[in-house]
Amino acid sequence: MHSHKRQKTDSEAEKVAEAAEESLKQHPHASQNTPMKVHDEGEFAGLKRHGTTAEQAQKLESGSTNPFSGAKFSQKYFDILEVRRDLPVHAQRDQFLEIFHSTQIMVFVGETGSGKTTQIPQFVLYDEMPHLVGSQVACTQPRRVAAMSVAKRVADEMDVELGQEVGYSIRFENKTSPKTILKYMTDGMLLREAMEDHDLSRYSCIILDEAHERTLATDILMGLIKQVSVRRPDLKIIIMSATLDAEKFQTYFNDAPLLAVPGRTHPVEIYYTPEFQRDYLDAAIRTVLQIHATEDDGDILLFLTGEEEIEDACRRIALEGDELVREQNCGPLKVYPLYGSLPPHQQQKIFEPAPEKLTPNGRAGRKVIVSTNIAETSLTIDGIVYVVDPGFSKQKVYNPRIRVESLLVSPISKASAQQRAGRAGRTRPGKCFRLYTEEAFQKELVEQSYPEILRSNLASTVLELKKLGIDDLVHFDFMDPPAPETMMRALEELNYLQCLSDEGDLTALGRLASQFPLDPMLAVMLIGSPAFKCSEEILTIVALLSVPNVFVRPASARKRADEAKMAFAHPDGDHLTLLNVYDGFNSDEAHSVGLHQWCRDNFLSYRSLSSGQNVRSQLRRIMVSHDLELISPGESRNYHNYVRKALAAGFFMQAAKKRSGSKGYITVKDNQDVLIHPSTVLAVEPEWVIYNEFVLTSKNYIRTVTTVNPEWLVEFAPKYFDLKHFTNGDVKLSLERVVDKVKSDKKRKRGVDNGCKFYQ
DNA sequence: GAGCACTGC
Repeated sequence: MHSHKRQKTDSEAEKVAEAAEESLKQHPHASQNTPMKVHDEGEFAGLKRHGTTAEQAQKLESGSTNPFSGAKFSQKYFDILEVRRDLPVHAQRDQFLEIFHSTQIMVFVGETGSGKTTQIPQFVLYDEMPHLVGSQVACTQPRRVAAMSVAKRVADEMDVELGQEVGYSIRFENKTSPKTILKYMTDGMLLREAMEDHDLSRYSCIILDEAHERTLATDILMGLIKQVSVRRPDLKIIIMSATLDAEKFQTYFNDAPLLAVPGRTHPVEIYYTPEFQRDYLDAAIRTVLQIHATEDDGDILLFLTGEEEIEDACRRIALEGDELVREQNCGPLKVYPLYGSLPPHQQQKIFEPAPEKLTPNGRAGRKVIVSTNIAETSLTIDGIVYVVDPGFSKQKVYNPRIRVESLLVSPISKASAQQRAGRAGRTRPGKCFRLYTEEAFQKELVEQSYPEILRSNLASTVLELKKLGIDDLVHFDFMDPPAPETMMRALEELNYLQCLSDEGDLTALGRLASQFPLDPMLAVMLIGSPAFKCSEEILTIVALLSVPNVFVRPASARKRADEAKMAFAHPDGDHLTLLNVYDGFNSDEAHSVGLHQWCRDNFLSYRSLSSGQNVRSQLRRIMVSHDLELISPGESRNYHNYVRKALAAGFFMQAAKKRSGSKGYITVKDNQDVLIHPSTVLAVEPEWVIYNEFVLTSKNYIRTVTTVNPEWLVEFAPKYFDLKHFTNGDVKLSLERVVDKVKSDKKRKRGVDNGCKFYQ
């Protein structure tokens, strides 16, 4: 077994991040709390802010001097400018400016290939001239990679260095400077900023891009910005979306005007099956093989729901593809899986060209990519001509009654189906084979998937909203208001965590918890951990609980992977096992073997562990900045008890008791029958455990569990364990005994204490 | 004796 070691020195990533933060402190943005400076208008002399024309802007763009940086434009700039002027949005620049001038909020609809994400912010810059008034323009994206890559592209287009006039800001990286006037950022990042600056005062224009994706962060931002727009009439707002529900955005933003620009994609022919397909996986495989046997060249993209299904399909397609090559003289077929947890070098393989034909006169080779939804939005693959869409994906659902989020294979929406089909028309006209009937498409698929806010536990959202200064959550103007029960559950949970008072006001603890990019339960546990002398250990555990699973279990080596895991096992449970893994990852041994190799040897995910390391250092910095003590019981033989107590203090709402007589556990308060997930390292079933998550799959499981003493639960969360509110049963009975024992222990202790005093 | 769709701070 691996022994527990003290935390190593700060990682390299941490040092870099610290340096970045330090430099930000020294160079706060010019617009922050400083009086407006008089700027040299330079090339912009004579132009009226919020009164420019496309012609004026284009004249500046075609000039010799970059009006924002003052530098001479490069040849490369003019080359790109030519391409830009060919984009569909370009033709409507005047129209855009007219609307932009006449209104505070507008909705902009642009399909893929319209150029909206790169061009609209630049149109805004030439009209806003933010550098002259010391403001910034923000453009939000749902994903980090998008924010980074678009910023890079636009910096090139504007002929400036990335991070200067054009930059980006994402969780672990702030690539902006005092010069920055256009900032691409994740929507979550803008939300963080709003928590400190409720009026978003440094921005003169905010562009919410990809609003149709309706991420939790976008939805909250829309509600917030709608409020801010009243307080700040000078703030311009653009909501950008793909076509589908533009009207909904318009209505929500007080009938904001709309501008729509066509996209530039190739036509995609849609085929439906004549009848319902009982086995979509089988139908999908047959369709792929049939395309390969009968259709012209061009790669195939097949959408399935998850890793196991995808790996299975890949095996079967490859096998039967070989048969087609042998028996029907088909071209060679190469099959690639694609899903999020695939290591990056494997993900990269999908960009390899299709296989060469086997003989000079043979038929062309073909590439098949079998992917989850990741290929629907996050990743685009050029060269796809055929899309096979069975019409399903895994979607998160939330059951507020038992406070469980789970993944369910469900039919996709019409919008998703359209997006999937569009993937076939990126390079040339394509075909999309839908494995459902046209009638099913029309009648059974919903228009849009439910926005995330209707499918999530809202504990952390509610905390964020409170921190944003929104007191009246019941009347907060959500675009789609969450179910009252979900809201109640979140408020209740935050109250038990003492983040909200009984009146629903943010407490000091709540304010502190909101500083951490964590689920409130984890944040509270972290904040409480110095009291148990183990904040260093809890930091590690919390970090690893908030990244994807660190344990890898390939189908081909399950037994060896399980054995490797057991080498890290701690007898008290899975949380302490995570601690051992992290210490192993930071050990001299791992460094001498090489971290990648060490992870492979131990069936661990390098990606998860290093991102855990990043998260840990970010959390650690937040701890330091709020004077939360960093402390460790060190090599003490008892360290695990400190950690277990800290875990109990944070996870008291997720406790379960072994059922007397029968197998399995029963959750406290919710009274759910559950089993400990087989992935646990626990060899025996302890009486009481706390668990990290409740997963609903083939059975009800609790996953990542650690043994605790019930006395701790009652002691640390007396309000939650007020037995008056418990339903009669096994759990209540044993808790009553626990409460009695705690009481009598206290009495005895007091007696002894008094006795001592008496005799002294 | 199982399965982590995807994203974000």
